[in-house]
Amino acid sequence: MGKHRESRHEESSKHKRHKDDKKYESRPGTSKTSYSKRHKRYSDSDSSDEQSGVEKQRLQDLRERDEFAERLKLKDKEKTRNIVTGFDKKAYEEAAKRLKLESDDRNKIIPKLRIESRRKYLEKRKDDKVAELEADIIDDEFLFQEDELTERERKDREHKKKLLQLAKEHEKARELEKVQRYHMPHDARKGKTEEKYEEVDEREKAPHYEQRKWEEEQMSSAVFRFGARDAKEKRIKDEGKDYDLVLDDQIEFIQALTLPGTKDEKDDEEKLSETQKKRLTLEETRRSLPIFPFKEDLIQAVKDHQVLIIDGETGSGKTTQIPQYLYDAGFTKDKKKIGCTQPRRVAAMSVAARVAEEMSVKLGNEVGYSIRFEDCTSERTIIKYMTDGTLHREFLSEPDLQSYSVMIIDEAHERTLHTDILFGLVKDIARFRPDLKLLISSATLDAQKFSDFFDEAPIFRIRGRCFPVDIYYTKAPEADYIDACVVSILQIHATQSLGDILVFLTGQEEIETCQELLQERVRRLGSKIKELIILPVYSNLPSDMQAKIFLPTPPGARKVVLATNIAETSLTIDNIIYVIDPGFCKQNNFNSRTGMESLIVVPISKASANQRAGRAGRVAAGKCFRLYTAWAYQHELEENTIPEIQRINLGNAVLTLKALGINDLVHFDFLDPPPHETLVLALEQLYALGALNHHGELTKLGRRMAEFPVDPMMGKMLLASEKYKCSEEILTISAMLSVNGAIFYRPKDKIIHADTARKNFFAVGGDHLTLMNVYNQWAETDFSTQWCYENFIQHRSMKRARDVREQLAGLMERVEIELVSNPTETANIRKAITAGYFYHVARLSKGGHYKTVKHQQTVTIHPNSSMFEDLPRWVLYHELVFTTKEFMRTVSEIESKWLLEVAPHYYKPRELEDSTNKKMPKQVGKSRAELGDH
DNA sequence: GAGCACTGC
Repeated sequence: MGKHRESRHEESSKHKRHKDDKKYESRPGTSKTSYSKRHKRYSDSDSSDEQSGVEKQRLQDLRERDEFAERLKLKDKEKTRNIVTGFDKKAYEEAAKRLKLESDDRNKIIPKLRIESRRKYLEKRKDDKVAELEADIIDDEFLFQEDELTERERKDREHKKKLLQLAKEHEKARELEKVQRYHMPHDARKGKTEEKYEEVDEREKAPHYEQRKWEEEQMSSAVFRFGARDAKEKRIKDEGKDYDLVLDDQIEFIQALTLPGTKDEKDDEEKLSETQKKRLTLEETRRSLPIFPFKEDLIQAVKDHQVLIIDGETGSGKTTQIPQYLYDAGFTKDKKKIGCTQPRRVAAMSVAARVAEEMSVKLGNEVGYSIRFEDCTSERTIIKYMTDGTLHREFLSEPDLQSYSVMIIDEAHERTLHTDILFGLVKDIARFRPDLKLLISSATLDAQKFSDFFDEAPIFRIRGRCFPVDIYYTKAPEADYIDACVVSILQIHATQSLGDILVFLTGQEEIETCQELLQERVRRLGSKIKELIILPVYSNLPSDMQAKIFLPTPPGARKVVLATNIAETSLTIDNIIYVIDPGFCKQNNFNSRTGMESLIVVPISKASANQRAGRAGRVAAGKCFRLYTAWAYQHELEENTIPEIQRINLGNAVLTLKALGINDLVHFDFLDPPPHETLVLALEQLYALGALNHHGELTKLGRRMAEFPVDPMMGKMLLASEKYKCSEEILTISAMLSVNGAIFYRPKDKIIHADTARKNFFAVGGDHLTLMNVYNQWAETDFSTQWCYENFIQHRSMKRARDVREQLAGLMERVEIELVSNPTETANIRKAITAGYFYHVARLSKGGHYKTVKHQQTVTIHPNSSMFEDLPRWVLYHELVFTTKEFMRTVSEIESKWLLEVAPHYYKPRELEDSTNKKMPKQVGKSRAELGDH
């Protein structure tokens, strides 16, 4: 590994950082002369070995790199000029025309498709319902003897049986006639949607409108189901009797403390006003926010200090109000923007929409947002919301944030990788841009830490709005927390007043198990308890099923949401009064020594536990049941979750920082520095990939790689596709890899179907080509949703892959690579993959298991791989994940000689010799090419 | 023969 010649940050460590402002001149992009300056320095310092060919090459490469960077800047500039001179008007009109054409086209096809899909759906629903009814009757008869039943229950059973009989007769008649009967011709809702469709609807022009609409339909049919179930509940009410429920295995909870809220139950007037909020004028609502009284103080504080830490609790209104206050105070007068970063896309979008409404401007004009795949800003934008990752990438084209007067980093306590890196970058910039104001907004616990990091910046406190939550702990530790969850849910359901329950579990499997257990118990209890609606939610769940958790709970019933961490921050469910917290979550960890990721269940932190508890106090006073003891909370939980930057592979982050001219990463000013080995590994890999030269400087190749928002290995693969004339294919594979793990949907009850469907896509050569196959087939059906359903493919992931592909295609053009397609040249495609991932290679050893070439580590092909039964001698894997074993996920077969071709500096022929060749059984370890199957 | 939390560019 080369030494870092240029150590910009060497002397600017925490203690003496104000002293050497001159150094910032050397950063590329900060001034027009910076590139030549850097060059001069290189030639001066290296004059001794300047004559050598290697050195000449290096300088040549650096020159080309900077020329490339200049071209990029020029391109960016031209883009902005076009907007200003109004050239965009023509483009806009053309785009509008295209959009109209497209929608005209769709107008013809879509209604038909919609009817068809609705018909199929209803048919399937009918079948499901009949099966459900049948099962219900069987269960009922199994569980309860005839003489144990009340009059009403007996009638209920008879009614069900009759229904089933009718349904079956109907079906028989239909089969006999061999004709399709009508399908709900008078469905009121359908008529309405069709009517709605004919209207000129602005939303229709938005991308993916069709999907959303389809999902809406799915949702509304779900409402009906709730309505039907509700009938049982009503009967109980009418008869005015209920059962006293005695659970056999109760858990004993003790209340330990109350998470104080700023509101209490008596605040009824306020609660009322919440429901009437819509009727209030926007101005009145703004005035009612807790932040409002602090407006003047806040503006003054921003004027007085360059960096301000905002300690604002949830519900204080900080995210929407602060930018507006600063706008009122004239911080945008010199045509500079106020920026505000969010960790999530939806947040950036919805907050921007809200602020645009409050300021009565059109979204995208004065107020806009910018997220990946969607830039909703214009040259008029002065308040810009964006995701932290977007700002991170904006640094590449504007390293000094010249167009901003204020930058707000919101939700800083979440400590995402991007915010963590932003801290270092903005702190750096603030030193040579005294006019730039920084606001870091964070939760209470971390405020002091941020203040320390930003040179004792003052903390500005704003109280939020939330209700108190009572915290309960178990008296003794629970052995099986899933079972404990089920018992607690029933306990709450039987003994506590109405209000929905939120349960935090670790993953899909756990949620499904819990759901089954719970359903079983509820069924056994029958009408002895009120209706309990059980809903799962995790990110891989199809969005129409996710949407169900937001439907209002029918009166008299209770909703219980079984969720992963997704409900901790990413989505908020209304009316949650009870939270059950077993105290675990799945966490990703990267081991830089082995290059292996692991995804294992770990105890949560105290901060996380409190965040979860807080979810119970959003609409009224709530209760949180922790399935661990108070002692465990005090002594066994960490204070905070380990920040992401210390847990994940930093390949892409390091490359971006290098491209920003930050050469000495070891001394970069991190709030919490990542492990040294992680940085070293990232640098080593970048060097092996050719992104850095032996001096540790960014090469032209590295500069081009940095343009892609992907891991360095994938970036290299994309660039290598130029040489192997398969850029289109590599684009597809890259896009599919970027959404990996979420393409094949495997519901527990249809695993066999799902697996057969998956196996139909298997391609010779391995999983990479299989992924390409999936995408291409989907593209051939014109990106059909129905096709995805039939093949157990996650439509959402595919749409995402399409977006990613589009973006990467644009970037290919940007880095001056032509798009060409050679789909049948599968060897070339795999060579291009190898050019990026030669680091990730394993070979079959004598014992019939794989060893990584780099670390001689024993690894296994993941059973979901198409290569699982093939066992080729040489394989390339996309990632190494430890779950129950060390698994290679997404595996393709390669030939060892390719390694010498694509990475001669990294592999020596001797390493790749197959000493084990002759001892191997005939079929095992023979590559397909050698078997003549190529 | 396993079983991938959650974001984001």
